[in-house]
Amino acid sequence: MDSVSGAAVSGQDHDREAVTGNIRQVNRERILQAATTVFADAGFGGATMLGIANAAGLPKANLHYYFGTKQALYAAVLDNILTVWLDAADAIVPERDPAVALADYIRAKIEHSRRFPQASKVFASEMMRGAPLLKDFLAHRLRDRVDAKVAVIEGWARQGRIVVPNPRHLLFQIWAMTQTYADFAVQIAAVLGVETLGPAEFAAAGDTAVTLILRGCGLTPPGVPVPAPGSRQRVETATQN
Amino acid sequence: MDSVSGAAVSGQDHDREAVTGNIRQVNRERILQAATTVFADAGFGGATMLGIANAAGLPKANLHYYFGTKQALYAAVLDNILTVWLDAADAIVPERDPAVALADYIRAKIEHSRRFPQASKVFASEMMRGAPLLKDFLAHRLRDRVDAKVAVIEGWARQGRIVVPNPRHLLFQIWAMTQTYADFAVQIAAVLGVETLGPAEFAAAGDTAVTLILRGCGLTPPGVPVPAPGSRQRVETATQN
DNA sequence: GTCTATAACAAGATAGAC
DNA sequence: GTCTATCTTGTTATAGAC
Repeated sequence: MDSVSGAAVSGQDHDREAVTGNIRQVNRERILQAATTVFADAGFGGATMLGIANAAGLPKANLHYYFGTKQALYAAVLDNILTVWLDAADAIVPERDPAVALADYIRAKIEHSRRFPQASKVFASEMMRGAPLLKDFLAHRLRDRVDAKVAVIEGWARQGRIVVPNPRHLLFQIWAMTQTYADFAVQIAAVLGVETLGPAEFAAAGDTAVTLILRGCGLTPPGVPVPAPGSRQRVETATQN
Repeated sequence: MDSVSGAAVSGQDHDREAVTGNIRQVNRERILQAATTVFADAGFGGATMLGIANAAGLPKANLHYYFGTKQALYAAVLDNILTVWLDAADAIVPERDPAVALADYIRAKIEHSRRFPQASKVFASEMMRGAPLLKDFLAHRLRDRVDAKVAVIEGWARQGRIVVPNPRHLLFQIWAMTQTYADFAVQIAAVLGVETLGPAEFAAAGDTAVTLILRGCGLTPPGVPVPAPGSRQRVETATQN
């Protein structure tokens, strides 16, 4: 059982009863989608089944028919999210060039924040609650994965290909730098004076994060040589945002 | 009127009626303290007046007597938090050395996450809701302050004392890197395999953030020279966390 | 499988005794 | 100023007609 708190998430056995199974899956998907948005904006406690039902365009009772309880629905939403959460780190493997690997990882995480901001918010919200439903995921599945990636980074360091004060905190801080563009989008948009964050803002965010982290690890960002401090130098990018 | 959504926050007129005024202030403070914790853990929607009352050790009706509505209490909590939020950036002034200024700023933000994690969580929670009560603060007070600090950083850049891709995003990412140790403390503790984040973890966090950002801005962290990539080099710090 | 109607309970808010 | 008792509303969850 790989799912959060034992909630059934399957979607496996839909061969016989194709029509019914399809309706099931379509409705489940609609509900999960709506629930993700509502939980993202209101948190677990602030979300209501009625609100989710309205967002999904279905009567409230259907949610209970498909998911039983509010908590089970929430667990299903979390489960949906976790898979994606881990996958971006695939970029970090020993045989790749550290600069390329880290840049790819950061850009993938930023892209994830751009495409699925709700997922990021639900995850963040669960962390701030104390992660009652994810304690296990964090302490085992995520922890093991981090250990593996830390081993890769330490390997690079031993070979003198990277210099990093603390690989684990490097990862924590990359997560933070990238997820902030989903979780704190309102704040960033307001400070930048734009209505919502668009491609330009995400590009600037990615460039900045990649540059900071690569230089921070003693690597040279592609096309951005590090000048000796003291040499005359303007702010680098053309965009104001 | 500088407060959020017009909620009275004062605490000014407590000279006559010293005793009564003192009780008022003490009780208000107890309630605000308890409310901060509960809002931090449950968000606005998930928090209940009864929960806050229990945490404060007072009957529920007293909260309404002092603050009127749940929203007004929430607004008062936010107001409390904002002042502190802005102050750390005092470190960033033109006449200081960029490396020292940024290092101080980062360490102050990390220290804030360590000492007031609840405040950080309430703020984060409000951002994820879409910041209905802080839209104005973000678009004006915070934005102006960011513009001022960006001007300082651009000044440094013009003098060739720092090299930064995008000063605004630099600030966003410093916020993220530092606040993550409050908002995502559960996650980080779980991955590190510790019960809660202690002084050792916060020290490692600060060292990593300062090193990454200073190097990222073409500056040399104190006592941590940047070796040429390619030279043999081990992971720098002694601690595993 | 779907959805209306309703039961059971928790929440915000207040009246009024102390 | 304080707090018990209560009003009212909104919420989760389910029973039972379709």
